[in-house]
Amino acid sequence: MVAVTELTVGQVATRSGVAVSALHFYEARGLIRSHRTSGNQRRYGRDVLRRVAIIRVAQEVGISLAEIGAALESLPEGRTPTREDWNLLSTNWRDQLDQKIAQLKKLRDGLTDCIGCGCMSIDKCPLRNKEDRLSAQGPGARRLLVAL
Amino acid sequence: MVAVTELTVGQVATRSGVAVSALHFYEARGLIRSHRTSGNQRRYGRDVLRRVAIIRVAQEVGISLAEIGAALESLPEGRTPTREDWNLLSTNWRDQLDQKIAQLKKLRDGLTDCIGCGCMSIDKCPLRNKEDRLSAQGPGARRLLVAL
DNA sequence: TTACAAGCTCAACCTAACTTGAGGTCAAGC
DNA sequence: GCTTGACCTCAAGTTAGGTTGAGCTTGTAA
Repeated sequence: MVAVTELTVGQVATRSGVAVSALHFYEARGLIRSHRTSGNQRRYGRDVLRRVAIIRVAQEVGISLAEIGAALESLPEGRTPTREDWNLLSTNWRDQLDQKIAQLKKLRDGLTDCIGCGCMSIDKCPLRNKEDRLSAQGPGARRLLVAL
Repeated sequence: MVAVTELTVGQVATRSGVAVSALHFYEARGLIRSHRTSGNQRRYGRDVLRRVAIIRVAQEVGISLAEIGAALESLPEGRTPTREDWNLLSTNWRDQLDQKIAQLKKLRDGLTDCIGCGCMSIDKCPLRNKEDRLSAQGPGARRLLVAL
């Protein structure tokens, strides 16, 4: 039934592999939440573990805390996320994740292609040509990496 | 506007979409190289465009400049990279890129799975369980994200 | 031959994402 | 009730990855 085993910040740190100071930091940024005991100590619901897991994995692939926070905002404040809540978050991120995956593959396969083409022929390298094509779109324009 | 072969720092900036200051920075870090004119101005070979392209894409997916620099070190100093040179770089990165791709898919599909499982059953969530499993491997152990 | 955009160096500054440290509190075992 | 380790807050420090600005030089088009 109940026995909502609440976790201390130290327990969350141990189980998630994230430093206590980082958890404080995430909380200050609004990425995770806690309530306090009468003695002012933090207590976390178990769903914080999933949140932290998502935060770390997303960070590892180059997503900023700000973006992660924005995505996590779709999760509810006062209750355990439901199927619909996660559904929304997943949907919000899907495109971005797909783009990242595509980018990684381009990088990996682009390098492979460079082997194929020998990278001797500057004008034929898929990587470099995209660059030049973009430069033609206007000076100073920041390259849209996703377009690579 | 003369020789097509050599590029000024401004030209590289325009074509790559990277700021001049960033190019200076990359050069200071040894990620790209240039030689100087008699007037002490930088001139770049055209292969710098490919290097910069790789640097930016790699960064975008969360690879640090230090790692990128290490990978680029396999490229030759004094000549245009050959097929074998790129082959080596690609090989060096292949595993890392594959891991990143796998990680992104896990994140994307993990969220999808969470929808499937409703994320109501804490003990069955693939994301969270991995966390706990890792925590069992020892206190304070940094989570190996790749293992997710 | 001069105007001025583009380049150069070097130091200072900036944001993100944390960590460290000082100084003080809380709680569980002996 | 005392000790000890886990917590608390807040400020300052750190690393990565650049940007900005000052002061000076180069190079090119009118």
